[in-house]
Amino acid sequence: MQKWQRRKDERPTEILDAALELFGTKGFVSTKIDDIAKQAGVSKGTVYLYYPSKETLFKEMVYVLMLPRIKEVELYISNYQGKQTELLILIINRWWQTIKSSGLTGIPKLIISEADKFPDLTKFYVKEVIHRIHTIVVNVLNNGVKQNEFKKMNTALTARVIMSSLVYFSMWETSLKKYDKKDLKVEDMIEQQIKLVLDGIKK
Amino acid sequence: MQKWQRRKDERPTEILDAALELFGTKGFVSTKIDDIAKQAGVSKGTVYLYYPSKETLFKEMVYVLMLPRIKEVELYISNYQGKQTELLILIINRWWQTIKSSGLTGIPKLIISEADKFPDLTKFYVKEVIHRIHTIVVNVLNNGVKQNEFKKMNTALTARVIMSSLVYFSMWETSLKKYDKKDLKVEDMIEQQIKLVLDGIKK
Amino acid sequence: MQKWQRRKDERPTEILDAALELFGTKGFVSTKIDDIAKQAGVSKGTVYLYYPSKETLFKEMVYVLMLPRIKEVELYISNYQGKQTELLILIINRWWQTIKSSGLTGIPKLIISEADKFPDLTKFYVKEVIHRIHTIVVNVLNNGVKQNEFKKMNTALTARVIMSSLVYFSMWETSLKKYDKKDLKVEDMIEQQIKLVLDGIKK
Amino acid sequence: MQKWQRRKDERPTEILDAALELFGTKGFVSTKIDDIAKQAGVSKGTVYLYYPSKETLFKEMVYVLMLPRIKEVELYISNYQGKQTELLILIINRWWQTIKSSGLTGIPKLIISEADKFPDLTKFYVKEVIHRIHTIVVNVLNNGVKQNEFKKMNTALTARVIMSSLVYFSMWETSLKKYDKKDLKVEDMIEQQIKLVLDGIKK
DNA sequence: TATGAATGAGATTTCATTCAT
DNA sequence: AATGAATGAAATCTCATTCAT
Repeated sequence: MQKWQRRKDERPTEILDAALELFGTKGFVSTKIDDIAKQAGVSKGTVYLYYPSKETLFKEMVYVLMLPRIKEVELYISNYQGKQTELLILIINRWWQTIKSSGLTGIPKLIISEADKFPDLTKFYVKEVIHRIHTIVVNVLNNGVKQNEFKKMNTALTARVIMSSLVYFSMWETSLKKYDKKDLKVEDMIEQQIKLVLDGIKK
Repeated sequence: MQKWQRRKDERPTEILDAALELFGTKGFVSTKIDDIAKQAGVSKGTVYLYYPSKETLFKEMVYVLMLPRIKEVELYISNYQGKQTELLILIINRWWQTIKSSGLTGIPKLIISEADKFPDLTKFYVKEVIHRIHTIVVNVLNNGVKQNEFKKMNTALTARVIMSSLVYFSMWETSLKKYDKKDLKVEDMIEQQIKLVLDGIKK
Repeated sequence: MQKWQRRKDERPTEILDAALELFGTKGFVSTKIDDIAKQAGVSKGTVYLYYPSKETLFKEMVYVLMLPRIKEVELYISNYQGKQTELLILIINRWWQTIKSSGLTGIPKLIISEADKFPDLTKFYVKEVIHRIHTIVVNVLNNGVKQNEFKKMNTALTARVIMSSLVYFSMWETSLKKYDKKDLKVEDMIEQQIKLVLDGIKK
Repeated sequence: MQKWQRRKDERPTEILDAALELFGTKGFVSTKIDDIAKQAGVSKGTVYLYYPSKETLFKEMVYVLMLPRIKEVELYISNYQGKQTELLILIINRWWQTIKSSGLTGIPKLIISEADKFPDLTKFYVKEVIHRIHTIVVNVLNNGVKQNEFKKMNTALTARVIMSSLVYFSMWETSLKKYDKKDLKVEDMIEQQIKLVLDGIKK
């Protein structure tokens, strides 16, 4: 019966995943390194072997897990040919699926909660996550206006409004859902939002 | 006697106000009882004279400060006579003004951040804040449909979508604004959202 | 039966004394804050109430305890009238008595051991302790030469040599005595050193 | 087989040298096994292959490195024919050169700092280093008295006084020099001390 | 024999809460 | 009623030592 195994390569990801789950539900301060270690199946010391401090671990978690997701979505839509209306629907749905399936629904809540404790991280998030998605949406809206699918509008503000609901839904899913109406589904709210928005902007 | 009833003295309110300011900006764990005491101009011991624990203080703060705001809005619209379109605009704007002017923009972030640490509080918030506003909005939408101002729609989901943006904007204001584009204004985003929504639901 | 007493004024000195005893025997790293607290009859938290960190406590201990002793000796000899030979004997004996009676024999060892960990403190010690005593001794030697009591000599180096033995004796007393010949006495070694030195420098 | 005997391999010596350098500058607790391993060009595990614990390594270091130095000096003077005055000068200078050139100036500081943590080691040091040098010096002094070079005196105490300065100088070199007057040199202080002592004891 | 990943006991520090004054 | 000194539980982080590879 071995006391432990040598798993140099797998450890970082395992620890990051454990961190995501716990930070995501309990927040930065309430999550204890011991909990993360237990969740990852290692000892406290091992966490420190890979990440020099709790703060570093937190930041790395966001950096390492968010960026690939953004790129995924960017890639997914980059070759799109067709109506912007369809594309907008695609983007919104795709975003939610990506975030949900990779367990990242807790991240927006974390960033909002800990913004002032991690200014660098928040700047990163605003620039590399929020602004990049924003750009994607603005482009779609602009193209739609050009191609006569959408009315003229302030596309920057419209993009913000569209995204605001999506982000809220992901926070609601993580924090409030269990205290709210059990049968409410993010997917339904998203569908309704798409309808509303398209009705509002379509020509 | 409900526990969120005001006491006669001035002290409790002063402490609550201090708590609102500090919890609202730094979150529950990072706010120290000592900070609140200093901010309220009293000593640490005095805080404990009025609130038996930090958790209680936190809960009371939400109870005592949120309820009157809801009632304010409910009262404000109760005697309304006129178009539902106008009323919807009024409600949305009024809500933001009320929250902003009473320094409560930080509350949604707090609730979302600390939901699992304060299940009772979250239940209270969902029931007495979210659902009550939701009801208000749903009524307006239903009346609008009845009076032929609005299209037929799933008013419950639509109300959720409308509110989601509003709540997100208040979190953005508290946490992300300073790391985001400086010239973005919540008021403009709200205005754009109203336009979008009305374009989407108007007949 | 009281759990504790309020002793705001006495605490700092009590903690400093406990720190002196423990740091002096076990060194900086091996002395635990818990030990100091126990020795001072308070809890760990109380130590932190008065000194914000272990390092600060250590530095304060040296600052607060050494300076008055230097001043004591300076004062003691300032009004001296008479032979420099006698004065030199007085100074040497007085220094040892002062250091011994105030429990400060451990300080030189501490400074030597921890010099690189506390550069500021070491600079302070070199400047305000070593150099001040050095100046005192050099003055006496110079006066002695002037008054024809002593031979011409390099008084700066001679002062260093005289002091070196004294400092070593105090380290020997703290660290080695108990492992060395039990009947050896610092006082005897000092006496012998005075004889030797005076024989060496007297005309 | 005494435990401080050299092993045949090169490794133990390399580790010991690394230990000497690091313990000598940073002290026992602040020196990490990892640092020693890195300095010796091996891995942490390898250190434990040769020395069962940090404490053992520390002790062995002193045992293995000090003894040959003492023997060197003993040998050096054993065949001496001539004036004891010259011999005393020789011994003092030789001691300093030996210690300095083999990087052992840090040892006295270490012994003094860690005495109570390593009672065995301290006893060894007192017996096999201090007392042996002491004996050498006392013999020279006794011979000098016999041969009418020196006055009658308490040779035991005089030897202590002579050595005390030397030991202090080596601690000063290791710890305080860089915080003290930059142009002071141990060699000059030793020269002055020799002068002083000889003037004091010569007939 | 050699490595360095993994462990866990133990240290410093923080701070909600208590309680002497 | 008010204060703030005192407490001690709990959290982060370190590192000597072990042991799988």
